[in-house]
Amino acid sequence: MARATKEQSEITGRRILEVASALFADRGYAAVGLTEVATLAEVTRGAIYHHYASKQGLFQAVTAAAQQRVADEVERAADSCPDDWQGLLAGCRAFLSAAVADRNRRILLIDAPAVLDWTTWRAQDGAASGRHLVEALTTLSADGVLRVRSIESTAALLSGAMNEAALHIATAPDPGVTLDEVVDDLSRMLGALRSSPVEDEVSGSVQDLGSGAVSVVGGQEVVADQ
Amino acid sequence: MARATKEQSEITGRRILEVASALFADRGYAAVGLTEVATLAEVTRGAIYHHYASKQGLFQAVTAAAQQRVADEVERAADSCPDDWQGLLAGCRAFLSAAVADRNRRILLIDAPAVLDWTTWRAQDGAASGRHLVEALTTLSADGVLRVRSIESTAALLSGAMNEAALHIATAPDPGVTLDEVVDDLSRMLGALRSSPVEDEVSGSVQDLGSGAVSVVGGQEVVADQ
DNA sequence: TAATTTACATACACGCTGTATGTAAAACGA
DNA sequence: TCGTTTTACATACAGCGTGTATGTAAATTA
Repeated sequence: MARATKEQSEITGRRILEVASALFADRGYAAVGLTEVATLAEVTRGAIYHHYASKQGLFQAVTAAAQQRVADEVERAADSCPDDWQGLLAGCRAFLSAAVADRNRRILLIDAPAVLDWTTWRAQDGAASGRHLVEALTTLSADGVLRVRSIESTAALLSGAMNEAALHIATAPDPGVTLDEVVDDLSRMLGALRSSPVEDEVSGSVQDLGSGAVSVVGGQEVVADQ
Repeated sequence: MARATKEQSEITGRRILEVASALFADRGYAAVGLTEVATLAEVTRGAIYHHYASKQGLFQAVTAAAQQRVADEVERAADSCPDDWQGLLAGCRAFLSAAVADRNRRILLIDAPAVLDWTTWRAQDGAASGRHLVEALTTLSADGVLRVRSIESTAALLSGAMNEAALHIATAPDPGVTLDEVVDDLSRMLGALRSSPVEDEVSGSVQDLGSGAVSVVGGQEVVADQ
């Protein structure tokens, strides 16, 4: 059989990864066998084991790619904001939006913590979106805008809150939890961490978040109409 | 071989469940085979499949038991509080404390969402600890103490926040995230959801929980007596 | 007490992961 | 350019784990 060149090999590797990503996202890690991945990628299982060390290794590459996609969107959203505080809020909204996406949801929020061991998963998360959150909280804390007991614990709380919320947004029965509702309630909670409310920022951040109804940034004074 | 009576059969079922619970909690669902469960329970795999429909069915029974344990502790803590707001905070602390326990952590926080399908898992969670959270938020909202956009989204945010925080508390490198830090930061966030500080309701923690600006030390002292 | 159900044990079929081996062409050095 | 080495897979095989079918003796029931 004709052997492929280096570039073709790389293409094969990506094709395997994309096929696996789609299958894992659709039916979960355990329910997908490598034979199915191989056939859909038009290779044999031998090719998979040539490009990736194991099924876990393939999955880890899949999660890394998904993490990167989410992190890119978060960074893009945060960077387009004038100040750090709005950047944090925009980043949270971007994370929610990206995590809800079909290609990322099951992989990142459900399977990854169970398949990958804790240290591996934490390292990947820290290298991607988690790092942004910690950095944002750190600078805000250093600037005196944020007042928290522990940045690490706050980051964990926020990260977990958004993860779980993303799942509820995605698999909502009929009109269940919506993204706007979550962003609204999350903004209220974040507002509590501000050392002092800044009035004039409120108006600008409302349209910035685009949450449709009402957003709460400076304090918790705004009430949401249905 | 001598066949067992009904009572002995029930005992056998519980022994299988306890052995499986310990193994799943220690090494995770995927890494534990039913042969090991059988040998440690001093039965054969046939006995397991007689008492439980499948490996998933056994795991579901394990998760239900763990959920029950956690829910019991949460209810006990919440009921021993004078008012509903403190009950919420105490319940959150109790949940964190129970979720960190070795017997519950991996089962409830890592494996269950991946092994059980979403509807099954949500139904079990709603029947146990999740229900308490929603009920607490509902009554607080009805009494005007709580001001949120959506109770469901808030419950999801809080639940996810505590889940992730519990993992960070449990697997913390050296002096990592501690329970007190998490409870403190969580209390700050929850403080933002109070519609307005009620003077006569909470004696000591009037100004601290009402606005997110000021420190939360007073509010934490109420809950964190440990 | 005879019939039936129960509470397991035993044996087997099947799928999936991982590994060892084979192979032909690409990459590489002289 | 030519021989050697490495690469990029395909093929074949071993082992484990779930699930299921079957057997069996005692407990339960009529």
